[in-house]
Amino acid sequence: MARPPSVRDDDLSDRLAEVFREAGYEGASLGALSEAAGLRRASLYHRFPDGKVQMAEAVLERVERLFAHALQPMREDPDVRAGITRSARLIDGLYGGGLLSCVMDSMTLGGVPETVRQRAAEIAESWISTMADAARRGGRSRSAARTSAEDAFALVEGGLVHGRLFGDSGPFQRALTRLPDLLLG
Amino acid sequence: MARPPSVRDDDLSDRLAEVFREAGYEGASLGALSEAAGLRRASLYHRFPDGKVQMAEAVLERVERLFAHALQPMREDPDVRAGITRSARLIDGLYGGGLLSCVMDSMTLGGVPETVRQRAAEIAESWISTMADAARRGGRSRSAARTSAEDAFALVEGGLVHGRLFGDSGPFQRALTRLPDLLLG
DNA sequence: GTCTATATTTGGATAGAC
DNA sequence: GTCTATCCAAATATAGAC
Repeated sequence: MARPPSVRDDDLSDRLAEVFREAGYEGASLGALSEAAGLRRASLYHRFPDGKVQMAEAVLERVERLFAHALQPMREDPDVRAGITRSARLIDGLYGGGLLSCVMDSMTLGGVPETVRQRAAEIAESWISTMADAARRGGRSRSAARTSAEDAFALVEGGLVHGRLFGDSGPFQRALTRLPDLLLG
Repeated sequence: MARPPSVRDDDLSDRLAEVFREAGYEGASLGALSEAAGLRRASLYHRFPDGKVQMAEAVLERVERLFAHALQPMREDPDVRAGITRSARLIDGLYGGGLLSCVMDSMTLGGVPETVRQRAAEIAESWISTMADAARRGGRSRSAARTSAEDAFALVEGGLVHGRLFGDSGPFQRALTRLPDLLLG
């Protein structure tokens, strides 16, 4: 039995995520990742033999799980509107009230490995699909459900851009508050 | 009289802008900038003695001017709704129909020099203010004008994130089409 | 003003001891 | 599993010829 890791996998992913989120993929240097993780560079390579790409993928896997959990009410609550509202609160938590950048934004600029880009796009698509399904269950037409879900995604993501630029989460908060109406019409 | 530059200032800024927009500040390497400019690294340093930071600032100055021009109808047209519609078309052009990233997004991640961050924020603030002024002239209350302008900004920026993620400019296009209604209520 | 050549630093990645 | 030490490549920046 080998020595137990000094940082649990989920904790490690969370710490790395913070760096990738703030700095983007290319801006996230191994030095910064190492410092945030509380591990030396070589130790990071022990945990992630494929290096930075693998760290980014682990981060996105973690984000995917966190999102899946936050979206559970929207997916399962028989009261569609209540489910959307509950998920909105959880999403608010994921983004620190709207002052944290989104990895689907910061990790998808040019120069990012295709596997990483794709992973991020999958998470976004899953989020949008879930919102569209909820809108559909709420009685909207297939096409209206889809477009309103896409627009809601844009409003939330843009709200985060605004939050990063001005340190003001107003637009993000309004987007989440209005989420039920945006989706259900 | 020295030798005339092989690339005009505005052209040069445009070419550099393309790299910064796609790759972000940290991802924009001097090699990529040099290639896009059609100039050797050393020649770039002749034009921008302070290096990459100065290049980024020049790009943002250029973006500021382009935006000022695109927003002119919204600022000046006595028919407020018509002015918003005309500016929306010009903004559409600036973003290549919604498939180009926004420098206010890609150049404001962590690790970006403060002067650059600030410049980007100023452009965004100027854009939002202009939209708020138009909404105000269109008869909305001061606070409703401001929040609708912020929300419109978020919707457009988020539309660009969606465009980059999926190569689908739908949300961006809808945001611009709905811009008059978003601002005027 | 642009170029070739080079200096300097930083970043990603590996080897091997404990 | 984590560490120190090191390698190698890439990136920023400069010197000096044309």
